[in-house]
Amino acid sequence: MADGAPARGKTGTHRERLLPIRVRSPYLATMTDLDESEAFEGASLSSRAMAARPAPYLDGLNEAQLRAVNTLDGPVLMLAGAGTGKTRALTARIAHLLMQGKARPNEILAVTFTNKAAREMRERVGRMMGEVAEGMPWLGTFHAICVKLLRRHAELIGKTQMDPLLEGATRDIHLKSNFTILDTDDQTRLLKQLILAADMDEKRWPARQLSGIIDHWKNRAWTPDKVPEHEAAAFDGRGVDLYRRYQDRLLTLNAVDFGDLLLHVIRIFQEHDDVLEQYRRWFRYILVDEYQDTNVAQYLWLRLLAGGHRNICCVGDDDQSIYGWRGAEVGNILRFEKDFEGAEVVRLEQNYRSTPHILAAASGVIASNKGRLGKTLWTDADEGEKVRLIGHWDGEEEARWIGEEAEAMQGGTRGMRPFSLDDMAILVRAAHQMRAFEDRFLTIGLPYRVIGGPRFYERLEIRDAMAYFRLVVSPDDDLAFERIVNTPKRGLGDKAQGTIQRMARSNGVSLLEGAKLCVRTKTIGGKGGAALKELCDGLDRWRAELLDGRDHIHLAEEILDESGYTGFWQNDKTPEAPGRLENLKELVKALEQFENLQGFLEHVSLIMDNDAGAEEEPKITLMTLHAAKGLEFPVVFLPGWEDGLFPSQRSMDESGLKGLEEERRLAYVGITRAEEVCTISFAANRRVYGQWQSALPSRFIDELPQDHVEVLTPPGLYGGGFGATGMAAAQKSAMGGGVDSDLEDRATRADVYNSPGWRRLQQNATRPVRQPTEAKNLVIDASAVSAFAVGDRVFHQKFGGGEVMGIEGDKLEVEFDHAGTKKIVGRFLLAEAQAGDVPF
DNA sequence: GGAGTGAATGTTTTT
DNA sequence: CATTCACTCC
Repeated sequence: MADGAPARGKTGTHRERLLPIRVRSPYLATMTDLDESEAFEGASLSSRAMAARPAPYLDGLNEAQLRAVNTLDGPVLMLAGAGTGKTRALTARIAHLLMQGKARPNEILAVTFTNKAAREMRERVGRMMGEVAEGMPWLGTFHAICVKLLRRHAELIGKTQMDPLLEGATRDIHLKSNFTILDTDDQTRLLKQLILAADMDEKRWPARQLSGIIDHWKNRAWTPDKVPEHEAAAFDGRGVDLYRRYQDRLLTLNAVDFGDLLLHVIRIFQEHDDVLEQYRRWFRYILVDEYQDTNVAQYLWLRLLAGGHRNICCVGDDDQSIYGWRGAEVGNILRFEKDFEGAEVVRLEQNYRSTPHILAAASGVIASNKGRLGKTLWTDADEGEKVRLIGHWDGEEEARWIGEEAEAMQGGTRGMRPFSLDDMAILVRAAHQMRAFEDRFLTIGLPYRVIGGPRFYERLEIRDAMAYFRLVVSPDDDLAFERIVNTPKRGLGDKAQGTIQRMARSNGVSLLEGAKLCVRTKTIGGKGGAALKELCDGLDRWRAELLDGRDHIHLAEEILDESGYTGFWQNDKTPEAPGRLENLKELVKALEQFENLQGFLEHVSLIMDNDAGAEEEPKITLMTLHAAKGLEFPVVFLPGWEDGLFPSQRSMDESGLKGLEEERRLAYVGITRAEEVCTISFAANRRVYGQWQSALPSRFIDELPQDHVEVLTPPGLYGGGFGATGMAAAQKSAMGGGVDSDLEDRATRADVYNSPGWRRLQQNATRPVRQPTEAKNLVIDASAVSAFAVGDRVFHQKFGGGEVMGIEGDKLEVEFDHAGTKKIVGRFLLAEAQAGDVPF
């Protein structure tokens, strides 16, 4: 649509109507909604409105941001460095599009990668524009949007195949719009069946691996016939064959996996011009967040949709592309200007997050990467602390130091302002590095929270419960049936399940129907048969209630109780059981936000995040660098900067220079998370797989510009373990060697980690005398101390039940039933009775 | 079906 | 080292 669409005679009151009203009715897009006649009306309206009133959402934007917001038509690449206010610009852009009348809320396609990002954007648009955001049905993740599209056009996906029942006959199989979405777990189980059916050794050729390969292919938008020669040999030469069978199987099951959501839609667009045209016209403006993370399939999808008007605005930062290993193509963002000729490139370079020292350090590191689009971050902020660098003798000491530093920083130390634990984060390269910190924090009683780990909806108990719900909602969901027939244990082992399978197959019915037949014909008798009958009856009963429109929350509780699933966990004595029951309660609570079970399942299949409720007490955050992308903290600790660990050896082995560069971007992401204080550390020795290994400081440390770095002295060096030489060597090594001596060395940096300083440190090193780690900063919780006596049974969130063996100050020595003996601060323990009866 | 044994295997993770 | 998983044996 042209910029200067003629202003037709509508008055300002219409504008007020335009936005709020459309919003009210949650926009459930149907074909008839794709009607363009009204669009011009919108345009004329708001151009008038615009003229009448300046746009408050533009206030406070800097010049670059304004340009990104104002360039509405044509392709725009917003290169947004870390902390440069990209979300703000993106939100303002949406507001601008709406206010300018360029598009109605439902004509803007805004894509993100995660639900969290989508939610945040929706909230921010909402804050800016009132309720309009709710009227933006096409703001969501790639996958969520594709589900919507695919539900409408599912029937366009399908094929003609041999009829398995009628020899020589064929039949058409199509996807139906009520398809189920498989998650990785379902996917793997399915593949496992196929692998076994293909008579392959499931051990040598694990389903997980195949699932990875297929994923990889789908990321590249390779359907079975498009997998290139050189890749087709994968998985014992049968990868492609299995891939094809897998797709067939999915179709029969009326199911799709995550990759299919994208691929099917792409295929529909490619094969049905009319459909594509419709959407090209409908989505007048396209916005894409985190464009550097797009894979080939997502790229194709975007190109198809943007192909007409080319009103596409991609936002991203090539320096923060850290998901190459999962199919993201940095090339997409690097190539943007070629793909969309005449694209306006806007660089957001003013950083509102970090101090100059932190930015300089980050820039210094990332500068070593080749083929960047190039940005120079700058800030108005005060100088602040230099990036702090500290080397430790070993990983435990590193954890100890960070724990103590974090405690000290709460009260203000080294001339810095005090920080709350909530303001601090420890960002590690690999999840297993977190354990050293957890152990340490548990013993000193430093409250921490771990971000990441298995997501709520991926947990065993949640998936089981969901399978019950799925089966009640769609009785022919065979995968759900398989999951729960024998969960809780009903005495229906492999044999019984095989009988059900055969019964179902020979009658051409679902597994559940097959099971009913088995019960009716007494094919499965005895105890198992009785249990199976009970299950089938239960499912029928619940389904009847569902169709009666019974309150879904009660229904869910009933399902879980009557199926014996709740009881199963109540009887379970493992330490995880209470937590699992807790999770089930959470699950039922989550249902409240939905109108019915169906709606809930639809959402959950795509929404995998777990936003735990508000936290009571300040805690230091522990997470991986990957999980930290997009977040910021006043205080950031970056431990484990050792070659091999970070950059990870594996990354470099597998992807060479590309891998190294991605690791470097990860380092960049890590440093730029810090607002005020950034502390990088490394350890000379670390336990790796039980073996002590010594490592060299990360090569990234040598890339830090030394003017912006302050080297701290490791505590271990005080006590006299080192002589003066040792100290100097340690400092030198902390800088990665050769800081003050050979400048040439800095030029030929490939070698720095063989630095003489480091060598010397290693040779001279004797184990340093430890600083007494008495609880100088600990808050002693008297009530906790007095709450337990030797011999008491106690319960710990992580270690489960145990018995108190001894008490030292606020720490208790506890012999755990399953986790051995540990020293634990009293406040982390519950009397076992308290923890034991978590009612459902 | 469950406990117990032994061998294998140790990145990053969203949808 | 420590966790996971497949498998065996009651």
